[in-house]
Amino acid sequence: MTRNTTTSARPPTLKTIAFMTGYSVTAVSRALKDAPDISEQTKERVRLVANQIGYRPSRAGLRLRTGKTQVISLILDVDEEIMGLTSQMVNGISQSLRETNYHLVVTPYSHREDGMVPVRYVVETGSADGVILSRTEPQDPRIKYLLSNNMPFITHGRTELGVDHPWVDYDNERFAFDSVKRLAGLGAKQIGLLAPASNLTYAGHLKTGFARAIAEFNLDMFPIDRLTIDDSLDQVEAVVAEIMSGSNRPDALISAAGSAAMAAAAGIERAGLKIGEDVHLVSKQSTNILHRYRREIIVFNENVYDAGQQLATGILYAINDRSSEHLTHLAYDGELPLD
Amino acid sequence: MTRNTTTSARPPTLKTIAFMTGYSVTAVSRALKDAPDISEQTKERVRLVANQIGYRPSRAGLRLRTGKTQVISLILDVDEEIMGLTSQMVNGISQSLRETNYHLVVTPYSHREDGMVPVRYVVETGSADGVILSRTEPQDPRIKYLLSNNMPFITHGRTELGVDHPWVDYDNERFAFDSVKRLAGLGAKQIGLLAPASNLTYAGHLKTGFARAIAEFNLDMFPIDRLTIDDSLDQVEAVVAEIMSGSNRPDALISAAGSAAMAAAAGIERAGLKIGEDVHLVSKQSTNILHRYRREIIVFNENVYDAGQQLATGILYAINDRSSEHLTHLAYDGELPLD
DNA sequence: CCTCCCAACTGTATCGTTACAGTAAAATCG
DNA sequence: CGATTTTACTGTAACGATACAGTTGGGAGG
Repeated sequence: MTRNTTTSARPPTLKTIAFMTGYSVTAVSRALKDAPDISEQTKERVRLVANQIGYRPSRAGLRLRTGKTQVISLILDVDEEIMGLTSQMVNGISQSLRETNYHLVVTPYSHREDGMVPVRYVVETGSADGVILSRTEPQDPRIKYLLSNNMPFITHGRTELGVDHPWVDYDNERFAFDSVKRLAGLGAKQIGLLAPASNLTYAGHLKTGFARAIAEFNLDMFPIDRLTIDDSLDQVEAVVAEIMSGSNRPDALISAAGSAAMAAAAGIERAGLKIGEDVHLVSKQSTNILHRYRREIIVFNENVYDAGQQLATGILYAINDRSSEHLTHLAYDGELPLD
Repeated sequence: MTRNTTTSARPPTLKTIAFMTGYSVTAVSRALKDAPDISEQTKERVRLVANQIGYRPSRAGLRLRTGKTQVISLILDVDEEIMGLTSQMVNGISQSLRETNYHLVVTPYSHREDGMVPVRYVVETGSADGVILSRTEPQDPRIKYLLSNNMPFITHGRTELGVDHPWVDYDNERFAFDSVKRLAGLGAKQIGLLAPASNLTYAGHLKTGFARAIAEFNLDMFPIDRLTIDDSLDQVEAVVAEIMSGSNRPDALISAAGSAAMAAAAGIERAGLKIGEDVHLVSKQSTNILHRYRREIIVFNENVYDAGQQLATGILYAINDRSSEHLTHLAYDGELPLD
C-alpha cells in the first residue's frame, strides 16, 4: 500500500535504472539483455536494481523500436460452436501465455464474410507477432497469405498445401473410424455422418475415417448432404427429424459437434424414436455435457483447452525460434466412459 | 494486388504524407486531428493523400507519446459458466469495437485466486485504456482500486459501493420474482433457488426477488445452502439428486445458470422424478439449449451478446467522454416461449 | 509608416527502447 | 616500451506520434 507519492508515480524506465546505478541507458539495456559486452558484476547490479524497483520494459517503446508487439492474435469465428469451444480455447491459450509477456488479442470475424479480412488487417497493421487460425481449409488462402507475408502463425486444423507449418489438430479420422467401429459393435447397419462444412479440412478427415470404417465393417453409409454441424440447431433438429421419419432411415448417427448432437437427439426423439435403441448416436464434445443430456449418447472428448495450450506454445515457438522445424500436435482421447 | 514493391513496403507514416504534400509532419498531424490552426484547404489535401495511401496511425507511436493504448481489457473468469457465456460476451464486445480502433485483450484469471491480480496488472503496466469486469461483489475491492487509480472501467453486474459507475446488468431480481410467480401459477408450493456464490452482487438480487415473490404468493422457500451454480456440474447433479430423494423435497427449482439447470435436471431424474410433473424447473440461459435439453424446463433468456455490446459502448464512453454521467443498462427479456 | 496581431504554418523535444558507432582504459604482444 | 587488441562501457540517432514554442507573411490599426 505504501507507494512513492513524491514523484507522479510514473513507472520506472531504463533511465531510472541508469540514474540509480550510474550507468548509461544503453549499458542498462544491454545488461538486462545479458549482452556479452557487459561485465557480470554490472549485470548483477542492474538486475538487482531492476527487480527492486519493479522495472518492466515499456511495450510501446519496445514496439516502436523493434516492431515486436508481444501480441498474439486469435482469429475467431464468431459463429463457432456455441458450447464452450471458444472460451476453452481462450482459456488454454491464456494459460500458456501467462508466464510470458504476450497478450492475447481477439480478432473475430464471421465465416460468412471474407476470412481474409482479419488476417490482412493483422498483417497490414502489424498488430501482432503471430496469429492463431482455426477452421482451416485444404487450400487455405489465409495461410498462403501469411506465409508470403512472413507472418508467424499456427493453425487449429491441418491443410493440404504441401508446405510445412505448425498446427494442432484433433484426430478426426480416427474419431470417425472408431465411432463406426463402436456402432458396428452395437449392431448398426446404416450410419449417417453429421459433418462440418465440406470446405474445411477436417470434414475430409472425418469422411475418410468414416468411409474406411464403413468399408472395413461392411456397413452402409447414409448420405446426409444438405446439413452441416454449422447450420443452426433448429435446422439440424428439423432435418434429422425428417430423415428419421423416412422409411429408409439410418440406424445410427455420428455428430462432429456436441451442440449438433443435442439438436440431432431432439430430432430423433421428435420422430418418435429412442436413442440407444432405435437409433444410436455418437458425438464428439468439448464440454462435458452430452452424457447429462441423454445418457445413451456415445461420447468422445475433444480437449480444446489442451489444444489452446498447444497452440500458444506452438505460436511462441514459431515466433521466437524461427527454425524450419514446426511444432505439430495431433490429439486423440478416445471414447469417454460413462461415469 | 498491385503493391509498391520498390520500397520495402513499410507502412506510410505522417512523414510519408508530409513528404507527399510538402507540409511538415506537425501540420499533417494536426490536419488529421482537425485542429483549428490548420486551413480547411490543407486539411482537405492531407486527408485526401492519407486516404489514398491508406495511412493508419501507428499504435506504438501514439501509445508511447500519449499513453493511450487503444486497448480494452476484458477481465475474464476462466471458470465462468461453460456454455457460451464467454464467447457471446466476447463477440458482443468485438462487434461494438469493430468500427473503432480499439483492440480487445483478454486477461483471464480464476476466481479461486485473487481477483485483484489481473486488475492491478492492467493498472500498473498501463496495458489498457479501460477495463471490463464481471462477477461483481457488493463491496468490490477491484472497483475501489480502479476508481482510486483513475482507470476507466465498466462492470457486468452492479455494486453497492455508493459510488456511481457505469454498469450493465441483467435484472436478476425480476427474473427470480417472475420465476416464482410462474411456478406459483403451476401450483408449486415449496421452491428452491440454485444461486451463485453469495459474495456476488447478483446473488443478492436473486435472493431479494425470490424472497419477495415467495412472500407475495404465500409459498415456502426450500433453502439450498451448500450448493452454488459455480460448483462443478457433477456436484450440482449429486446434491440435487440427494435433495430430491429426501422426504421433504422442493416441488420446484430455479436455476440462475443454464449449465446448472442441465445438471439439476439430471439430478432430478436420477431421483426418479419427472421434470414438469413432480418437479418444476425454471432456468436462465444465455445459449438457446435448455428447451432442446428438456422441453419441460421453463426458460428465461439472458442476452449476453447484447450485454457485450452495451459494455463496449459504455467503456468507450467512459474512456472518451469523461463526464460524470455514466452509462448504465438493466436488461430483461422475460420468459422464452416454447417454439 | 511602424507596430501589433493573427492565421497558418515549421522546428524541436520527448515518450522508452535498441542499433550502431564511438571511446577510454586495461590487457596483451612482439 | 610502444602498438594493438580487448573489455566495458558511453553517446547519438531512430522508430511514429504529439505538445509546445517558435516563425513567417499579410492585414488591421493608430
